[in-house]
Amino acid sequence: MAPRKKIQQASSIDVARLAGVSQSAVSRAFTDGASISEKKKKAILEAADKLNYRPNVIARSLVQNSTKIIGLVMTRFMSPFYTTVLADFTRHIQESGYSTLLLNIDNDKEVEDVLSTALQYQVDGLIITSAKLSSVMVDGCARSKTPIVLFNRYSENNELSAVYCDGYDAGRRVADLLLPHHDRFACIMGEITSSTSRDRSEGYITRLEEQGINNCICEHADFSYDSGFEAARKILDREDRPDAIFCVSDLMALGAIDAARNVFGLEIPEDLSIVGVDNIPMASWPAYDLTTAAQPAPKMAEATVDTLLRAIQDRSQDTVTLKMKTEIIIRSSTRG
Amino acid sequence: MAPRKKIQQASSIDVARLAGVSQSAVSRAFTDGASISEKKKKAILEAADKLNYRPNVIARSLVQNSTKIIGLVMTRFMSPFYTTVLADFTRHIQESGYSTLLLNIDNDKEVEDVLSTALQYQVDGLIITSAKLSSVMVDGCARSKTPIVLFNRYSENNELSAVYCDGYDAGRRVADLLLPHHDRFACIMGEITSSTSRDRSEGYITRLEEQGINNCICEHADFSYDSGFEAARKILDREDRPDAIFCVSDLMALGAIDAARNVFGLEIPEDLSIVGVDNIPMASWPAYDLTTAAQPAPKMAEATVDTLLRAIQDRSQDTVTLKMKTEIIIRSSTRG
DNA sequence: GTATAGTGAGAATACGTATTCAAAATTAAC
DNA sequence: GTTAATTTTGAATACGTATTCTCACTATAC
Repeated sequence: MAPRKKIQQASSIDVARLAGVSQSAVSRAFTDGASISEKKKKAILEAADKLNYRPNVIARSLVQNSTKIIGLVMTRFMSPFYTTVLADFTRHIQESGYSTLLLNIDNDKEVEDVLSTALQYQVDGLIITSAKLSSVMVDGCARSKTPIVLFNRYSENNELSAVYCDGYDAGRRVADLLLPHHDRFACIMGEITSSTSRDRSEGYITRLEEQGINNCICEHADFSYDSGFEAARKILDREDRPDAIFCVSDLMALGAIDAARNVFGLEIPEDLSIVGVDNIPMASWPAYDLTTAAQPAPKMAEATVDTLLRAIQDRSQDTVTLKMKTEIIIRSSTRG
Repeated sequence: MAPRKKIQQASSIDVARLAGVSQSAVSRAFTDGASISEKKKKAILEAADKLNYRPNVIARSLVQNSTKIIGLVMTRFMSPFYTTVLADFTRHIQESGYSTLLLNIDNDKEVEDVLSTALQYQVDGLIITSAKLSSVMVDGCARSKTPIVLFNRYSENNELSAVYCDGYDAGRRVADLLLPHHDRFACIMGEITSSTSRDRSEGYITRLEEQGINNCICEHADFSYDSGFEAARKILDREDRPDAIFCVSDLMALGAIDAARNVFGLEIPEDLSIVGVDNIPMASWPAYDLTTAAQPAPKMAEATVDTLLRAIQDRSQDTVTLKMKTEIIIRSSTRG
């Protein structure tokens, strides 16, 4: 059943009739820099006001072939890191005169669906955060000629522009931070399919191995607080309880801290050091005071939007890949 | 400078030409239940696939007078409560076959702007979360005939549909919870302009006064963790330090707990009881274990979207106001 | 076989705007 | 004053689709 027709809004033709001018004139009155006399413009704006007229952006999109809409595909909604990022995205997008079509996905399977609806809405560009794109989809995106920027993710062969952080390097530096003062190391990772998780943990483990540590205890979780809690519980229950845990996200690290304290009565950092990644707001709360590899979220978000807008302006642009560095912020969840 | 023209997507006419049929046929092939033979439909879908054709929803919107877009005006983005709500909103909206145009505002002044752009995009409906609408704007919304539902806010005379929680009642019940076991009461409120804050604190203070307590210490904050921390610091620094604080949001309550513990070395709840509102995920983390007046966020979000969709289907509907109850969840941040 | 009902398909139109083109009005130049 | 240059205007068209209306065709019934 189709929804009942909307009550008709006034159109430019209605305004034209009331002001005694042509429809073209009305259009020009609402176009900055168009050739129209002040006198006529004033009369038109008056008539428009009387009819509560607003230009129909949808109709405009059709003829201008540009919707001024940017599609934003987000997953892992509940993570504070992405909340921050989302706020930054929408702010930059709005300030640039665009609007945001928000597409929420729960798992990678849905990417295809939302991508399809985004394209049907003729978005001028797409930002995709940390979702896995099958090569078929990468291909489809390329064919659709809609500019795309990946956030916190990169495509295998750099077919798509991307802005992300060097997770491998972050992992290495966390290892270097922990190595001098700890003996037994553990790592709480994300889903096995997550490249972000893989990069960070590989850097960590590789560096440990370079220094002769080959028995790093690993657990998989799903980036949530609860999963971090559970993973830490498993790890700390072992005979060979580690004295340092690297969690590939802050949220899991907070869960790990709470598990250590409340299930095992451990002191942080005396009995156990914990490090996260992201630097979410809660990481600096005194209850946790978490050492973390901070991602420059605001800079990343801005760069993502900038890159996308540039690609929209000039479609001949090559793909660009921005790989940023994390900054280790040392707080009191680590000793040494 | 106008953005360069997009590379032309294939249109229904192109598909028609390739398949050797009329444009109408192509349209019908993509419309469920339209009158078209299986044979032709198959040929058309084949041709469409070859051209990577997707129906242009924008053009469709124009003729159908329905964009299938719902505008979502959000403020206070960083609050975990709204993150939860946002996720619920987008999920329900998508599941109902609509898309979400996300409009972010930092303060009430911007409402007018984003409302205007939302209307220009011909959204089928609008959800506005906890933003203040001037009466002029309420009027403008009514005139635009676009269905609107307020979330966590209500209009003075119920001119607009709204879904919210009974904050006054919540405040009263928090007072009743604290009264038997405490002597000196305080309250950390939000901005003075926030009706949510006002309702909750008024209920609390009124109930205290009914029981003969007239010296409740009040501080204003801005719903953020940091502002809750600061407000608590001020309150706890007084000679007549209170032994119970009601914070009108969980996030401020967490800040207050950290201030009490880390600045004043207080034990929670032995020296000080703290209560919040919302029941954000962090409230149940063992580091805080916060007693709180829980808002039924999922139910509220679902009701909001349902109410809006109903109004879109049938524009003759009266405005509906749903006032829900909070549920007091007692954890270990309160004694007694 | 004819008459009737039913189905499928195409031509034409509408949606609300921007834009091109040519005509008209104004201004500038002499 | 006349002519040239410039600005302003409106008519016509295009954007990509859904939909109405008409006509051709198919199936059914007798």
